[in-house]
Amino acid sequence: MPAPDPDVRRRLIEVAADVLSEEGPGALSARRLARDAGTSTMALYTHFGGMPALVRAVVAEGFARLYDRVAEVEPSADPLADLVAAAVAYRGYALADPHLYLVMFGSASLGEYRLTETELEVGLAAFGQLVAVVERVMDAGAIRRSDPAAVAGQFWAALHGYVMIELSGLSHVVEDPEAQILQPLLTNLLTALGPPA
Amino acid sequence: MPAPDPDVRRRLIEVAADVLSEEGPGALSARRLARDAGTSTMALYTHFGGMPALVRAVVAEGFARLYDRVAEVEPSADPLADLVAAAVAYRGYALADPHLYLVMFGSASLGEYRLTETELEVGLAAFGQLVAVVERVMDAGAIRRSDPAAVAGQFWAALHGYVMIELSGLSHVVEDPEAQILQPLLTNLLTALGPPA
DNA sequence: CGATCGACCATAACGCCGTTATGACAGGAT
DNA sequence: ATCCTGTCATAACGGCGTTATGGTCGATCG
Repeated sequence: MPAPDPDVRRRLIEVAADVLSEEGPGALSARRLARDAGTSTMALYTHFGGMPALVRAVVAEGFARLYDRVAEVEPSADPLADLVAAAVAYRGYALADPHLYLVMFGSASLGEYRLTETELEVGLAAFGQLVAVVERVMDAGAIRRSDPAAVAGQFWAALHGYVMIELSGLSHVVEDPEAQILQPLLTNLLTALGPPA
Repeated sequence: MPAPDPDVRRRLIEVAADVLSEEGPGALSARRLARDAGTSTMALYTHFGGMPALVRAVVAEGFARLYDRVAEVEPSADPLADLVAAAVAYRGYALADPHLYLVMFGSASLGEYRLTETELEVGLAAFGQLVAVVERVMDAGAIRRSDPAAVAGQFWAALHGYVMIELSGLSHVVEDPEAQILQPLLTNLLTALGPPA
């Protein structure tokens, strides 16, 4: 084989993530990626099989980055503070790379649909972190014990929903969305989930 | 003018919404729409100016339909029940036309970005309904009095976030997402927002 | 009432796109 | 030394959004 260049696959994913971040999904094209990665469009087909598959790989990469970003918050003595910190990190990631974030959740709409098993796995790994944090909060007694996945799902839905609305520019229904919507939303959730008294 | 056919604009929007609903965004193309609407691609440019503008019109149409759908829930004697009914109607709309719903919120990612003033207005009109319901719930004393827009924003974020996760297929982290995530999420929000007791 | 004008849209072309066919080329296996 | 196989470059195909051009009418006005 001709120097199989095992990095070509990796390079294509990273170039795609960069182009997506900086110029948006409209700039994603096979020819552009091949040029920027210093190869030809055929490499894209030998390594991925087509453009949609590459986008899926980029989505998986995005979830991996989200995972890393959220994993950066070190567990402290106060699990509840950790939960809030994780939420802040999550929002920070989405705002830092909105195009990628939107494609991650909109790929169901963009490509053809439905995440494959592989992407679901990566996404679920990221979600698993949240479940773990929730479990620790329960262990600490800051919220009542119940199905951690269900509780984590509620937090995720609230967080994701807020972030999407903020990214869409629709959050300007209020002056300070973060203070008037996100913060009370999480606080209210924590209050209702809190110990009986 | 040659029978200005004032319906061409309307027909293009409706055909686009239909194609989007039934075959997804990948099937949206100027040539396809022109063919289905019984005209040529030029009509698209005289009426909209280009493909992105047409997509924006479809997004506005989607928000209008969402508005109508949610407006169908008649105010009853129990505003709190009305709020829940509105949430059910909202989810129903999103699940009934997932492609359109995803484009509505993902158009920031699809086209080039940012909703224009016009779409924001339509979106905000839909949001206004929710604010009104929240105000009536406050009047009834079922939740504490505070900024209705901020409270409505929290509900919207929670609802939208849940719906997005459900549409992405990511909600299968639990067996029955609606019962384990959406329902408790709204209930918890209502509980925390409820009167001091 | 007929000439004129201008909005509407059909046709055809341009440069892009994703994708495919084809083939050159470079090792590993034989 | 031979073939075989995975890798990638070149070039082509159909379809895309968009634009240029021109024909065709309804409205307007002398």
